[in-house]
Amino acid sequence: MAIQDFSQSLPMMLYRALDEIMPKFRCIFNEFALTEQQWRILRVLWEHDKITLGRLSDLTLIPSPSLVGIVDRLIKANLIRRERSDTDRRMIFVVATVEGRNLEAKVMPRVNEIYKEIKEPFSMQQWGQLIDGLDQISHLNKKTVTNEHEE
Amino acid sequence: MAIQDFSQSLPMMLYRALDEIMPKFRCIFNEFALTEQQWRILRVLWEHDKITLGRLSDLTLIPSPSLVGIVDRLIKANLIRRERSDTDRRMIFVVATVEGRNLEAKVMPRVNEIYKEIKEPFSMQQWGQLIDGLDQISHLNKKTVTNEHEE
DNA sequence: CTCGTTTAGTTAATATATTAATTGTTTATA
DNA sequence: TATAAACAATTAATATATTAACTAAACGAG
Repeated sequence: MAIQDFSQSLPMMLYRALDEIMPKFRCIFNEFALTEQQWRILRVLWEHDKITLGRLSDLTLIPSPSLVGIVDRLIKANLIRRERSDTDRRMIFVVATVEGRNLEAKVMPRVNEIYKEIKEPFSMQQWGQLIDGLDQISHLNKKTVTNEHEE
Repeated sequence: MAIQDFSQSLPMMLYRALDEIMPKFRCIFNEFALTEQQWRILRVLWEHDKITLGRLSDLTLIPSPSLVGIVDRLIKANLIRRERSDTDRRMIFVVATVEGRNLEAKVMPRVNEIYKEIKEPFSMQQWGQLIDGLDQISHLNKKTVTNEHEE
């Protein structure tokens, strides 16, 4: 009726969805003495052997200034290490240590369990529509893709 | 195929959607010397004359410990004021000042403009599915509502 | 009435976000 | 090849998030 009520606005719906699901995951992260952001970095390093800080920032959605401190703390925890590039001395690679890589087998099953729990009440079609909608939001400035969802 | 790639996980999709749309809004807030959280509080106060800190925390999704400082800064900016309850001296009401109320007419049109721009590329059905999906996520622990979307 | 318990708000300590400015490197170009 | 522009990472300053602990007021059972 009216333009709309604040609680039903897209930003608040997005924040509320995150407020609902993230505590479940953080609970697990805390068991392994990880913060959410630390986990995001490890999660990306499990998929990429070696990655620059810039690209790590893109993939984790952690802004570069924040990344500096978070990486520092992960290094102090002996889970990752820095490695300056030889070809372009501006760039710094980040690599997981053995301890960092070993965490994957311990944490991922727990995380996947929660994830499955969240996804379960949705039909495959509902879930696909949700993901597609979110994907379209996050590509607003780029192009108007109407790509299909893939399981 | 595999369980799934991190970038396509629900949490990252939600974060990415917010990263896409919120800078557009923050740009406007900054013109009025408001932070996003300060705006959220004002936004709620424009819909509620008088509200307790607890309820304000629920409606803005700002955790109470953060609320203390944000409210302090809004008071210093002369946009709101605190008012202790007479019936229950534990509770504190927050009220918008005249200056705080006057902001609505200036900020809301600008915000609505951006909002419309975001919503525009979506069909009414797509948008409804997105909002319903998010609503279902944020009610996972409560009940499995499959309520209809309303424009 | 009083003691244990809940409740609303706050404080404290640490981690992260936001925005702007800065440093050191590389690149393009005159 | 000197030099301005572009780039990757960092620093700085302020605001907010997270978690736990704490204070004061209200409540309820004995």
